[in-house]
Amino acid sequence: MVTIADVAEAANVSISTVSYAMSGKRKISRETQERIARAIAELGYRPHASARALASRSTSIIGLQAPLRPGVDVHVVMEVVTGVATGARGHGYDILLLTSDDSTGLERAASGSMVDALVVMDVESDDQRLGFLGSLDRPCVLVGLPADPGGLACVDFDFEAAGRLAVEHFAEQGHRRVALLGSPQEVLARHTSYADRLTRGFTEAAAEAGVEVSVHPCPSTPDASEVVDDVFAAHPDVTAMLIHNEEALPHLLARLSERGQRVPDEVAVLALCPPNVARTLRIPVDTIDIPAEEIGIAAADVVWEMISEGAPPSIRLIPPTLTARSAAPGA
Amino acid sequence: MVTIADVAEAANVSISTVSYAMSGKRKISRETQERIARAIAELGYRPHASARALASRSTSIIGLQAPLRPGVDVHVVMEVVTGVATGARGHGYDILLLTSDDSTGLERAASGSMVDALVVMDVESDDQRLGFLGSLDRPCVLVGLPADPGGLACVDFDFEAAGRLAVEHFAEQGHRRVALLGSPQEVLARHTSYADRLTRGFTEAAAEAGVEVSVHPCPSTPDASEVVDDVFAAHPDVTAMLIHNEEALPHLLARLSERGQRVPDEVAVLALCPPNVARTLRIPVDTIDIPAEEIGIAAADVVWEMISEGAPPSIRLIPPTLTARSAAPGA
DNA sequence: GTGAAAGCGCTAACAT
DNA sequence: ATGTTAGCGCTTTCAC
Repeated sequence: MVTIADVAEAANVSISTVSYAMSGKRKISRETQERIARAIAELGYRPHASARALASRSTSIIGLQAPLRPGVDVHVVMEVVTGVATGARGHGYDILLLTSDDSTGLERAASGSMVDALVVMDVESDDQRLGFLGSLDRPCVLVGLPADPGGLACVDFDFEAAGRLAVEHFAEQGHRRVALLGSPQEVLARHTSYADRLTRGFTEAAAEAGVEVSVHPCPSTPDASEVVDDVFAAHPDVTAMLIHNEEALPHLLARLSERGQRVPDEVAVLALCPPNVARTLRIPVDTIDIPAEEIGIAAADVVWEMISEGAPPSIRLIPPTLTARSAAPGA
Repeated sequence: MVTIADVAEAANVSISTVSYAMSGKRKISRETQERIARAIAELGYRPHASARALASRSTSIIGLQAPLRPGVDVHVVMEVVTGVATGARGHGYDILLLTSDDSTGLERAASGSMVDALVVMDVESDDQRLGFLGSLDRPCVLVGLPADPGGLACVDFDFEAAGRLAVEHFAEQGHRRVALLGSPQEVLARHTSYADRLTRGFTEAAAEAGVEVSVHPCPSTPDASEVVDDVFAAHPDVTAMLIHNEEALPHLLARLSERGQRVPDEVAVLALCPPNVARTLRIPVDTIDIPAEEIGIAAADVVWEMISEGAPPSIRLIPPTLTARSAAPGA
């Protein structure tokens, strides 16, 4: 294995000069700089990550907890993960992936000094991990927004605003009764942060706009079709729906079509999903895009600011925007 | 920060005794063992991962390259990743996630001694990374099977056998012309290992069984529907299809239904996908399951064998099995 | 059954 | 502008 000492010898300089030449923390003459660069290239030298981490007390690794819990949107998770990895790389960081959904992995990574910071996904409104995370000395960013962030940094799409936006959009179009077909029961049951916030924005905006609403969990299976029937059985006057369930989406649209309810003329539909997912639908539907990768990148950016500038924990919510995709305008 | 020296002091033993007590590489008296355990618990000691790695020359981290390339099945990728992480954890390893699709991340991780081994996904038949991977001193496992593995370990589902199984199954049922509706063009164009192998097994078995076949790339969008029309335009006598494209699957089935071709009575369908995905279909379809998580676990197992026992690079292909899900049997 | 001490390869004072 | 050196926190020879 080639060490920094080998490079120093080959370049006829001291070890520290090589170190400083690499970090740029000291001014090195043009000439020595080049001799060192040549030595590094010729020897194929790679600094030993652990040695560097031990001496510098920083690993250039960010821990990312991305548990694949039942009912989550795989596309969204995957894109957020990709975003975090991409963003982190842009700042010179790598990702240690933690897939268990408890605190053990976080504990191992943080307390074992494996990572410089943590990014935590699938946050619940009253998340069990918050206490532990708050007690850490390392920066920590939640992808989500718990009821009480307790001084932790939070990054997410603004699901509450998205709920409001949908209702206001429908209200403007003259709809008087709107339904939210959302996440699977299991996701709602554990009070996943995004689901809670979407529901809140949706119902609050409805109260303000004088629009009648109902909220319906949707399984991510063909059984979702039945929810459509349930909606109209309970509220025959529903004329618009906000759908937030990537996997159920095609089944819901198919069921509407089977019932002879044309989208968007008879039933206005707004899908809350990543643009990629919207493009895989047979029927073009207006959407509120979930910018999943952007969320991940933003999380990495916040981590970076906290690490490099000691920035205080901030809360960053990406505002929703509506994208028209359907042919005809709603009723 | 609590160090091993603190523990040693608290337990009234030497540093090395603490180290040996933790690793179990030396016999420690019952009494000292307990004193040390108590000190560790009381102080909340966590060994410093980098210090340990530097001294032991092993990080207990496995690098996992999981690029999210266009056209790949997100569910499958995610499940394999979960499997690798789960399997690795079972052996005391964590995962460093690399999402770029070139060799730079692999290089950084391996040459920088960040990882003890590598697992590489999305392997192509003539993969560019093979040369570099073969030159490494660390164990490396491919998830996939290139044309020439060149001494590297390979783990995957046996897509070739799956192609054969499908054809033989259809032939047994009396079908004389079968179509393979597969991965998107982009996946085939880069000769992704699994797509190549599936096609080979499919066409070879067909030649042997005297069954006529055709192979059709499928976009992962609603446009996939057109492929169904193309298939029957080119070969009106097609009575069975093997579908290997998770995202296209619903659109293909829907198009068949629109054309009035009943599944499985008029057109026998075999879907090649994870069981989870099959369960999200509106029409139950017979499947050949892709045991995605199992593949990941197997990859982690092979890595473990190579690391711990110095096992030679092996090739492990998980055989396909057919699962009946549709109501009626085929023609 | 236990200690002492020499590294592991690097960073960052403290030198000049 | 460059060199010397004391650690970083652990593992693992030696030594008893």
